[in-house]
Amino acid sequence: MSKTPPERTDRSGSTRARNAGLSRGESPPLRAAGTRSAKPASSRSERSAERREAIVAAAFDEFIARGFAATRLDDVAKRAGVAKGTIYLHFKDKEALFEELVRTAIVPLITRLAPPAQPVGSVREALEHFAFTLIQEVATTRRGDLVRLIVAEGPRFPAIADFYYREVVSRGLAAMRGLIELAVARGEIRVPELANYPQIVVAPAMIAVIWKSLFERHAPLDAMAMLRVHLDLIFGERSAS
Amino acid sequence: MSKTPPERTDRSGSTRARNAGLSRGESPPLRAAGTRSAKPASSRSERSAERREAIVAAAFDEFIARGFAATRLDDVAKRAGVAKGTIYLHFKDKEALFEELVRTAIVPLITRLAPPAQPVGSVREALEHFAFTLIQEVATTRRGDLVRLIVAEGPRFPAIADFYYREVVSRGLAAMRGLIELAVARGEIRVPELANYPQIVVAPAMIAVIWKSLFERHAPLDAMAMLRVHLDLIFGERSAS
DNA sequence: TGACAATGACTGACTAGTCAGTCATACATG
DNA sequence: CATGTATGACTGACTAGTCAGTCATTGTCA
Repeated sequence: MSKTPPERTDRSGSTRARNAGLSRGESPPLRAAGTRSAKPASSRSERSAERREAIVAAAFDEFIARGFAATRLDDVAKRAGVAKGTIYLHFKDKEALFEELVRTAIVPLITRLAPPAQPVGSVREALEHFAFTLIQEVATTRRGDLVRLIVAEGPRFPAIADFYYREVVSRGLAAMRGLIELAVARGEIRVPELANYPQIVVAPAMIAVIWKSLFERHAPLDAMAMLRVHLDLIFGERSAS
Repeated sequence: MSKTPPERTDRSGSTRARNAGLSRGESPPLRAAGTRSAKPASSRSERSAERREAIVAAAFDEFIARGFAATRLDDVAKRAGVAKGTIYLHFKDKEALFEELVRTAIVPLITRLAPPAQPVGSVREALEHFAFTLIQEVATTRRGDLVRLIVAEGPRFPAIADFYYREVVSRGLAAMRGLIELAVARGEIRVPELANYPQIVVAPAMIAVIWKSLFERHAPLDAMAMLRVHLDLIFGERSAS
């Protein structure tokens, strides 16, 4: 009812500008929900990029909290402070939003965690530092839930599992393998076969991440202490108090 | 807002014959659709129990494959060879089906994996046997996906996370701690702090389970070999070839 | 510079479809 | 037959995705 204004027709083509800048996927802050506000506001394209970011951030929260299928785009829109239609100006559909969200969110994960290829001190020190960073940056933050999200939705989104394997898992394991081999060569590690299964080194860290989101309230876990004990295992006894 | 979604239903009374045999979790049946047919058919209650089992088995497959939200009860019914209404004769709603399904499926997980409280041989042998069983019974089978399912849906179903923690995690860790303390007392393990973090011992096994469902096709993992190396780490060097 | 036109990002009501849960009916069995 | 069980068509709530229309911003010209 109502309206039915004067035709308008034409512009049927509706090119539907896809790209929209995007600039760096950085997606760092996870900005608060209702950021619509006044703001002198910069250029149109800048605002557009901001919106896009807000959508991704909101989607991150919603998908984390509910999983892919149970997330409503209405909620994402509300949280991002935009109309639902706006989402479709930036993303082809729900799935595209989800996949790009994961991609975007993984980037900082990689850059933050890149373990030092050739450590300054002992390998153990390097790994301890790495573990510390990981606890700080992943287990404690919302990024940890990203890992859980990938575990959860991976099988249903092969593209995401592929991407995650390629960008995070294989790289991380390769780097870890390098460190292990170095440590073996230096005599820091006495089980050379460990280099074949770098997963072993990372396993407790992963468990810590998962533990945090599932069981923290049942039994809090001192992840850093646990990782130290694990390093004791790997490097034999306690080398430094 | 408003929505008022699942509501949580407290599952008050509803005795709902818990057990229902279940026998082997094997979940082999997967009966063909139109199996209604003749069959001398046993007593009514027996048939009812059969139906219930078929529903649980079908639900298991569907929930594993799609997750809670994306699973359609129509599909579960079709797979179980019953009408949708029948599901509601056995379960209050989708959520109740899901929760009981997990409960039901976890039982064999516990019984199969209960590690020997006091091993006959060395603790290392006991753990190696345990690891072997775990690979055989979990990582390889559909039960592994159950673990993934719990990781995935746990945060949204606190009842399930609670149950899983209580019945599997805390018990398993306690048993593991006992073994570790024994090994420490016997001198098999030289890092006594390990008893504080039994998670470390299980972590690679968990990783193996997750790896199988996410990355097996990218990079197959010889779980047993990995666990052996990990045991080498724990027990120091390779004690037995 | 000021006024007007073009642009296209944004909106939100709407469509088409999905699916959990119900219930009148049909059926089996004791 | 009477009673309990199974069925599946149906309902009602809900949601992904669309699109005609709006309006702030940008561009153009006198």
